[in-house]
Amino acid sequence: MTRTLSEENYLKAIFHLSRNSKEKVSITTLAASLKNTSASVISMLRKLTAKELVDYDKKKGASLTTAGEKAAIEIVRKHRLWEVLLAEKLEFSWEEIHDIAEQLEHVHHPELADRLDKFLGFPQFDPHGHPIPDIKGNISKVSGKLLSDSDVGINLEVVGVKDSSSMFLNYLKQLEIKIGSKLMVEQIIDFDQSAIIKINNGSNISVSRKFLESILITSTLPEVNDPK
Amino acid sequence: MTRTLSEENYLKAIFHLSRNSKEKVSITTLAASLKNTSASVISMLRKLTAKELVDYDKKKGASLTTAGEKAAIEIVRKHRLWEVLLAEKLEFSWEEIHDIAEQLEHVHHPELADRLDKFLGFPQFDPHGHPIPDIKGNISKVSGKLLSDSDVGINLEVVGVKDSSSMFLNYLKQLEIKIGSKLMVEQIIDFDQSAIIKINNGSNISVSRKFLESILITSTLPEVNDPK
DNA sequence: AATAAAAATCAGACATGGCTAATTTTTTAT
DNA sequence: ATAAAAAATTAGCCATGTCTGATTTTTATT
Repeated sequence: MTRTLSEENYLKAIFHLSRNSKEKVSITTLAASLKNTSASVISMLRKLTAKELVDYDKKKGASLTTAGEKAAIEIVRKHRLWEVLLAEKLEFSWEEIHDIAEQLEHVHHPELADRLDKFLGFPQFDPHGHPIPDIKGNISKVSGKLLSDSDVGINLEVVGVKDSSSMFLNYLKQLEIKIGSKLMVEQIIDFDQSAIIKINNGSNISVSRKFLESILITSTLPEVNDPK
Repeated sequence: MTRTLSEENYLKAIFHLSRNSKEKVSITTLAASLKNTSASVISMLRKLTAKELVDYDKKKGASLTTAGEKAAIEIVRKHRLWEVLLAEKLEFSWEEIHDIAEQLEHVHHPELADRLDKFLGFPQFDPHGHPIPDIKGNISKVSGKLLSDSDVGINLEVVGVKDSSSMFLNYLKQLEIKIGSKLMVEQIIDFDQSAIIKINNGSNISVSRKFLESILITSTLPEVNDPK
């Protein structure tokens, strides 16, 4: 029943990938995500299938069984709870916490996540704006939508990121964008789908399509000012 | 430069074993401590020697190089700091923390130990009474001595344990002995070196030599009552 | 339908870190 | 000094999880 580090990383990858695309995950996609070869992915999927954590169909790809999804959610729960501890208690910054949590998420103990959860005051979201699965594995809907789906000229507020890599987070830091920052899409460039956005009601910068797809926002309805 | 889980466990074992006996550590001793075979130990010592973390001399046994000791102390520091967090913040009990800390101690990040240390208020000892190496690797002397070295009839106070196994700690829990408990050796049985001890000024129980060698105490000088 | 490109799979290899079963020291006791 | 016991070492094997280099299967394109 015990899961190895590798097994856990595969479960997590399948979980995230099938969550994004809502579909079964192909070998190639998994291989790219885990930075392994297709051959390695296939042999691990066999192992996970034997353990009944994964269903695999050559045509349709891989998906998690109920047991596999439960395991994956536990890992994600630990990851995000540890991120909260690292950020709030140990004062690590946005860019640092992900890699440490990648290690901490694999620490096994039946009560660890729940104790952490309680100590942290049952946080709903991690420092990147991702929902923390509760003790039963329920995951609240992400409140925001992608910046790439926003219209021009609307007041927006950053509620999370889709990419937690330190590469991306360092870029955000440089741009002085964090959770709560105000954004507005000024213009979309048809040529390459890049955009010009205004940051914190200050400077305008040009960002790529990839950037737009990596930020979660909510539109801040202009204060209900005097609706008459 | 990165160390594997196994390497770290060997370094830690050598550190603890050579600290206890003050001597180089034999293959057999290491094998017993790690629950591996001698053959496995030899091959790992070769690897660690190549990495210049261990000195090994067939006649005298294994010892840590300066670099090896530094690495070992970092691991011990992390282990003990995590134990404090687990006990004090997450409310885990004496018996539970050791095994979780065995996993946490291998989480790598250059600043993690120091952030933990600060968050926990720079604790001097872990919940088992073991000194926590400071940021420079200095380890304060254990304040107590072994219960097995105590004379009969002296008021004693438990300051720590030498054995952090859950087996031993559960036994202590059953006996209602913890750090701060009052003890007195009532009688030593010459036959097998076992002893009768009084616990918390209450009941007398019989304990083995092994037990006596697993508890650290200080003698609580009878209150300086009216020295006249 | 035929073919090229993409994806999946297979076969075989490798590094790690364990193991067992000899075999060779080394130590200890007679 | 020698035999027995203990410790160290060697040789070879195994499982895990990865890889490379074919090869086969699927999917897309014309």
